[in-house]
Amino acid sequence: MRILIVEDEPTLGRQLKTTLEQNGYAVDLSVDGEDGHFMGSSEDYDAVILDLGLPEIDGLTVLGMWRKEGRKFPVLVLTARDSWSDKVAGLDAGADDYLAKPFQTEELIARLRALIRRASGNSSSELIAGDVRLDTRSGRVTLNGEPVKLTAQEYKLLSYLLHHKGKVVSRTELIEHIYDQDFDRDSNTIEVFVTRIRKKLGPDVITTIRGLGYSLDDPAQPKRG
Amino acid sequence: MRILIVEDEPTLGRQLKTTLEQNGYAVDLSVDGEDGHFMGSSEDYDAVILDLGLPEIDGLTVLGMWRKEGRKFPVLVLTARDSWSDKVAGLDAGADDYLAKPFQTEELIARLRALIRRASGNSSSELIAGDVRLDTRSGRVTLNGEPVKLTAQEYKLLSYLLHHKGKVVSRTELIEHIYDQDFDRDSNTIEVFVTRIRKKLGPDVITTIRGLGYSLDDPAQPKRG
DNA sequence: CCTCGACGATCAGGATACGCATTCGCGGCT
DNA sequence: AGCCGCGAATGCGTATCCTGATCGTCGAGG
Repeated sequence: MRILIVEDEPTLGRQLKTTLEQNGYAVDLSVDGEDGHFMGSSEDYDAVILDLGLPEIDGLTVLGMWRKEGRKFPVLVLTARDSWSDKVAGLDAGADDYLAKPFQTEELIARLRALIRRASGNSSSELIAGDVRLDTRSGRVTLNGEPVKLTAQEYKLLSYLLHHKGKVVSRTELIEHIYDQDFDRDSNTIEVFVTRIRKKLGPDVITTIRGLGYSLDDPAQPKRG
Repeated sequence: MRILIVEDEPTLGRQLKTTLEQNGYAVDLSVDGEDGHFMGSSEDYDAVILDLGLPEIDGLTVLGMWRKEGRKFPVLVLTARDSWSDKVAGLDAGADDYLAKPFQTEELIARLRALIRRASGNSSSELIAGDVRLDTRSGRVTLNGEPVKLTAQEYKLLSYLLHHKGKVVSRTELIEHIYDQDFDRDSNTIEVFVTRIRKKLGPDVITTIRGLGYSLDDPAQPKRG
């Protein structure tokens, strides 16, 4: 899952980035409205954390522009504390959730998780496909109830596929969502990790669609839609 | 476990802080309502001790603001004398327990412990995982019934993990809950203490989740959810 | 049915980051 | 003064990651 943080205060921004990365997200950080808007428009994020109190362009404006451009990623808005009007305005402008500064990092993580979950249409914190279960809260994966040890990258890849169950996901899309901005696109890491996941969870979990990418289907309600 | 004390009277505040620290808590002290409210909103506490008789902003107001903001930590309210009305008002405003001044520090400790225990969903004062037992009342730890001597920090770390059994706890989270406000986040103390605990309790008590943190699982009811 | 090209899977190597153990100096407590 | 726990620094071992090369497979066209 790839996140964009638009936050002008460098200290807070860095800290957030670090925290999120420790929680398994790929994070890009932008320090002003213009750059933030550009990045949100050009890259594909799974969620955006947006500070409203930005210099130059206001956060609300940026949010409005994104929505006008048709960007659909969920946006979590940060506002200075107690500014009730900002909250209303933010939600009006298309924010999906709202958090007042100061906030607790754990709460931010929780809300972010909820946001991404909602965006992918899941209601539980457990993602399930066939015999495979992934709990986003505890970061655990089980196969037929047996715990399976996945490495960080394997987990990210599997998690992304599960969030887009049934959809064909291209290699490029995977790279863009698992790694942050600067990463060599001509690399076969994705294939390598797919192989590894298949070794651990069985060969049928991930289906290859030749020339297009990969797909993860739920045999519970499979062919014949 | 990290505690916030909001108490305007400096002598009592300091004394409480010292006492609690001697009992193994990481303690932040705030001397007025505004600052106290800010700290409770921005940091992650496991419990808060709140004096109602504050200058500037009233304790009840602070409590109300926290609850409105969605802060969930348990709050132990201190009131002057036996003012019944204050008690009622406090509980109404979202306090979890109540203690009239003057009080015995021992009683305060006991109630605090109960509060934290309840908040983490445990009903007993004993935390158990596998062969390890930790009694929060006596501060004793046993391995297969044999008493084990842990140092203060080792105890805090183990206790926090036990309170969050089954969840993956990041290094950051551990630092935030074991130490008080100002502490170097880039430090390897957590790893050091994990090592030391493993030496005393066996290598399998604490599981490492590479890249994410640590986790403590209960082998008593593991496989087959 | 066979061949060939393109794409994907797999393997092995080296680089790296991460966690672990150990050491050491500081400071508080006895 | 001596002991002990704490936390910083250091070096080591290894899981994990990425790269590049090779092998396998699918599918189209002859």
